[in-house]
Amino acid sequence: MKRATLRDIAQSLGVTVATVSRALKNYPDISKATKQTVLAAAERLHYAPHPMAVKLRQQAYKVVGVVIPDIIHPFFSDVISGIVDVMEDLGYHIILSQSNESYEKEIRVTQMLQATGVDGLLVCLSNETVDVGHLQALQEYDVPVVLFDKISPLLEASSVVTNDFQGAYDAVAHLLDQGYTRVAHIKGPPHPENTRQRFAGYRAALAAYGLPYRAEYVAECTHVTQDEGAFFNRQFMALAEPPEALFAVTDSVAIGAITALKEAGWRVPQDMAVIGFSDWAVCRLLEPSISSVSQPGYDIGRRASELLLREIRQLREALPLEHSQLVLDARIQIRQSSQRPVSV
Amino acid sequence: MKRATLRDIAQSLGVTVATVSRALKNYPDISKATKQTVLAAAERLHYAPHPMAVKLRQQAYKVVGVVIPDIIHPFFSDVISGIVDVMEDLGYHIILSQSNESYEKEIRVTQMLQATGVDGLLVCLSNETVDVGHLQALQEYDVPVVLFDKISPLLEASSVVTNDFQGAYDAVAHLLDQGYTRVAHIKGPPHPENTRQRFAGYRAALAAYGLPYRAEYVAECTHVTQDEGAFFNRQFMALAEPPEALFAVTDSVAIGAITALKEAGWRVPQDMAVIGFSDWAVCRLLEPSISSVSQPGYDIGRRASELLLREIRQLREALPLEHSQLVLDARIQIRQSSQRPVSV
DNA sequence: GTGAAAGCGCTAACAC
DNA sequence: GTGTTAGCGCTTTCAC
Repeated sequence: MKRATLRDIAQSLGVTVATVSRALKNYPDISKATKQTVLAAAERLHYAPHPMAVKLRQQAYKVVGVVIPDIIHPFFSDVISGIVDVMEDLGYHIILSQSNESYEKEIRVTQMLQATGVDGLLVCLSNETVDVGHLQALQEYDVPVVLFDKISPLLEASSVVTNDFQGAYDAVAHLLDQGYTRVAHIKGPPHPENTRQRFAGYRAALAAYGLPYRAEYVAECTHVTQDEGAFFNRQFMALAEPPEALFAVTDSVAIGAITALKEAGWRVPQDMAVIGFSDWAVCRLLEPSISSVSQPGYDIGRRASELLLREIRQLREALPLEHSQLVLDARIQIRQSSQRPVSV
Repeated sequence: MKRATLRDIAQSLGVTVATVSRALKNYPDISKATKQTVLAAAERLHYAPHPMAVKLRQQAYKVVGVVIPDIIHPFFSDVISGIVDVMEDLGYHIILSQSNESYEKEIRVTQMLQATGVDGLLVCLSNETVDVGHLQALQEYDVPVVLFDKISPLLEASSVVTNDFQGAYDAVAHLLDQGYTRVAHIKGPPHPENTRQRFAGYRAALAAYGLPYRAEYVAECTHVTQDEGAFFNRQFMALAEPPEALFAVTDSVAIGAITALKEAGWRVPQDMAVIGFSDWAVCRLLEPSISSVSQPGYDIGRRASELLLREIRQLREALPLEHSQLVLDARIQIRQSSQRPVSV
């Protein structure tokens, strides 16, 4: 069936499109009678306004783009859930794109999103991303950008992140509080601010407890996978003086590290205590249950959305843009994998 | 910076918008010289075509809506990943909406998606959905709909599903092959076709092996959660003659059931064998590792996308719409939780 | 090779 | 109360 337009209704009723338009949006001064007939005709013809025409006219689209590295990651599912909840309440929709942790792809998808005419963008940078020119370009076209989780100080924009430094510090302090002194860290790739912060938190905790930083206790992931976690922990286990405890940059790495321990017959936490980061649902289910630092993914999504909507509004009303940097608390979740046995 | 339009470029160059438009899309008969200047001016003014204007003109939008019950579910992450991969290759974007397993919300989001002007819809029905009028409405407006995973025979549309019947049959047959005779089933809610099929596969396998259907060995979930899995399995465990094996409608239910077993000191699989459905990543990680039926989520996303794109094309070219019903194979993944110990 | 003009479907200021 | 008119930004046919 051909889609009905205002004109179709107008012609079938012998009135003008303007009248029809007003009747459908129940303007104050429209007669009860015509309103009725118009409504009836609209119903009969299955009228629905043409979205693009409305959008073009009103210069607002009510769609925001979301760029994340990988949908499969449970943390991002949480974030998206928060974004969707906020956005849908206000009649906004979200367009989802993956960068697959590739800088090239991130540029491509942001440009595509811009081309579809989104009102704003929520972006979690890829691990490869250093330069942010592609996002500055968006801003120049009056498309506001809010960063979350993996952000860059190079972009003047609002952002919402977990307090990675504090989370990491707390995790390592929790280990040190129990008397461990040889604590290793498998860190993430060098660029993302959040893995840097976690590394910084690790070092700060060591320093605060008067312990030396030992380079042989630190390894750097590229892909942040279970395999890398297993690989690097095997290296730690092979050291003349292996670490007694491990802080992993993320849960997948922690899980991999534990796999390596089990394969070698090491017990967790007796032979090595482990704590991860992100607090995936599986942490609770595994044996031993895995201690982790929980990130408020859902809240990050909500807050980032609120900031973006604020900027969209400010832009529309030609107000000066305000940027906010939000840092949400992380909370350590202590479970079996990091609890030192009472009598060792 | 105010967004530049064709007119801005035209005025700054003393030509008409038509010329500029043609120059930018390198039409054959446009002079080398003007093309150069236009391109330069466009660059200088940071020109980008206004998406809505283009869309309005061309009556095509290159955005499809996706409606799923819940993004958090790993299966849907897989599906979305498949959808995004296919769609982005062809320059399409996806708008994501959640129904939260609510019929009301499903109606709301489909209407909102229609209002944003999507070219088509990929829908996984909520557990509550029986009537499909809201989707028929979309079809009447020439917005093609493709169902996946949870579908309805009431809607004349293409669909892509896992072969739930066969997957369930295989899972139960795998248990029966090992000599178990008392096999229970925790089934899903009554409406979704897929949980019906899994139930049917369960019954068919029992029948094929000449075993009676025992109503006390079947329970029905409402929310399909771990808690329900634990709850119903406790009921099974309390029976005078408890089942020796359990086929759970989904992995979360299987995990809950195993939790209940462990709490009561029952061993898995020695005291009760368990097999789930969906093959979440955690199945491999848990102890015992959980047997499950793997659904090709990524492929479901891909195939559904391809079908939708085909219908969008057919619609645009005014060809008759072809619907296809795809049923993709499920594969049982046998792990520890369902393997009968050799000497019992 | 370029301009003029119509129109995609809708809204809104301005008439009367 | 309703009609007229002028666009939103772009594409495309038809002139010249």
